[in-house]
Amino acid sequence: MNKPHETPERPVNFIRNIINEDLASQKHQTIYTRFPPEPNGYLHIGHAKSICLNFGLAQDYQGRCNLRFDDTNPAKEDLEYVESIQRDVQWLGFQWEGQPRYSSDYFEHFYQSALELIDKGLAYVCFLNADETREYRGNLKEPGKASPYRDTAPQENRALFEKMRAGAFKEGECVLKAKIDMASSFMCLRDPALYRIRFETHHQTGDAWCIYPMYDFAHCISDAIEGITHSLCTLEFQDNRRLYDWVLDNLAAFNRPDRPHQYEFSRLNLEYTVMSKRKLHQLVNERLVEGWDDPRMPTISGMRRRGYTPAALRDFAERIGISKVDSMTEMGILEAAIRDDLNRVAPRTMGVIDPIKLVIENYPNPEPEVIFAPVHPQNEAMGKREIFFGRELYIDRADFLEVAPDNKYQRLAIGKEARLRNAYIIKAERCETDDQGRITVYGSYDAATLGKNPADGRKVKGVIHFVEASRAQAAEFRLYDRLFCVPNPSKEADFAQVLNPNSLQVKHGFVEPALAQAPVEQAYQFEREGYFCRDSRTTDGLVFNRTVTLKDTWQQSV
RNA sequence: AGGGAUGUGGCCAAGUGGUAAGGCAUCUGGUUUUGAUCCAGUGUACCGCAGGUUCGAAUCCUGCCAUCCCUGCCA
Repeated sequence: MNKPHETPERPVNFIRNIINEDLASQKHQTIYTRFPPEPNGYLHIGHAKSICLNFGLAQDYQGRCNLRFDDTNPAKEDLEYVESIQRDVQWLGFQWEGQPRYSSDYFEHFYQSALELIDKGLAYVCFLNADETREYRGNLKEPGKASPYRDTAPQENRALFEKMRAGAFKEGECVLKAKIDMASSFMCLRDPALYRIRFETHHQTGDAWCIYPMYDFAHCISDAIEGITHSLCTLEFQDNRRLYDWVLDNLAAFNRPDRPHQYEFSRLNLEYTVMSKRKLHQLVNERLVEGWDDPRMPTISGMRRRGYTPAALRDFAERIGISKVDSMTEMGILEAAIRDDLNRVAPRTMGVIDPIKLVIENYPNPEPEVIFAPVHPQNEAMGKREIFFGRELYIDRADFLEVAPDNKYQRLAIGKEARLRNAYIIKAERCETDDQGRITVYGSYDAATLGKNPADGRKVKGVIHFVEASRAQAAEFRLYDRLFCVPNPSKEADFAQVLNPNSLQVKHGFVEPALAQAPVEQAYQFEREGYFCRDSRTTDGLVFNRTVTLKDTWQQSV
């Protein structure tokens, strides 16, 4: 038994090493992290990695973690996203400290900080337009040159910046820039913009502001205001760290030894999918998928609808670890995580996805009989369920062949015996195909084999699943596969060209009667087929989404 | 000679001078009324390459190579 505050062993990583050192040296007494999404899209599994990291660290070290919306660009952001993000984080099993924070909560603070830099001669209002600014910046080989506005006196800059705030300038007419180093090898240090003018209604602050801070200015100050100790972000922000440090070092309130520090880890890349928000937006906007929660999407909401569980996603995050290496993670790791969880918790049931009829000609009763089958063969505590067996059954087309191809074939064939899962051993005698191509198999059953092996000692290795026809519930099965047909679609000139045309197959078949009451999102294992859950968007009829197939070592060797 | 990073088995990933953890995948057996699960076993890893320091190097030094990121008034 775990003691109340004992946490499970977690894999070590470089961030934990840093935290351990910071705690040991008393730099910090406790840790404080944050998850800082911009509300401009739905969260995806890459965000889940970051969420598990930030919230997981806070849990393990008994620190705190904020949810903070990085909402400094009203043109791109929307309330729809701030709501979906909160829903997704909580569904993943995490709770932020206090209320959700917003960068926009600190707009006045940012403004005062900008004034402080201006007064110190470290920021100026620049009237170069965007094109000119680009020219003045130089390039990777050549240093930039000073803006003609670079040496404006602080008092004048202060007045100008106040006018910016008051709306005296047009959008794009001027920006506030930091005065750093036009020759720096870090491009982000060549007098970066701190504030731009946008006459845009903000989803939190309305029309209170017409100037909005840039990410690099807002993020570090937000971290410092909240007392964040370890500010974790992805690799592409490594250069920006110099600006993060420059801002905090030059602000009196934040230039202290326990101020936040930024550390970068590599973002998640998953095979056969895309993770960039731009591409995800494109998939949704061009109707290449049903929406953000399409079960083929790598979004949290899509994976949830597909049948992924929070526990599996957390386990996945733990399995892939945290490092600074650019990597491409195989789907197999994700699938192993969801199979592990679902194998443990999913009730077993039978569903026939591509049905053909099987008639048991020697079955004597006109009415089907009831059989009690285990809900989970490895967990008796989950109890028993009622299934039916009778004269007419459905089995899967893939489980029957007129002629067995070889002696390794374990399914049903004419003249061959197989076990019907949870029921009797049967033998196929003959089959008929009608003019519509519908197959009916006729056979017999061995009445002495319910719950036991044949008394004569003959071995029947094959087991196939079935549903009794008169009680069967019609159901739709949505069989999902990878969204793309190449491992790294982002490398393609046009990723839409490599969409997998078979990423969704719809089948109509039958399930056990008890599943008529299946709750939405409840995971089931359709034995021998895979894990499914009832679709949460469908209100009429039974629709099951396939989360993942069972591991199949047989098909691979054929 | 722009700068910032990274290179450990097929894929992730520990390791921070003492002689290469773990997970996923693979393959092989065993159990099994899910060809699942479970159990046991399975890898000669030139630790990017080449030199050097050291009794000893994946770990330290030098040089080289490869890949990723940086020239938004995006984040």
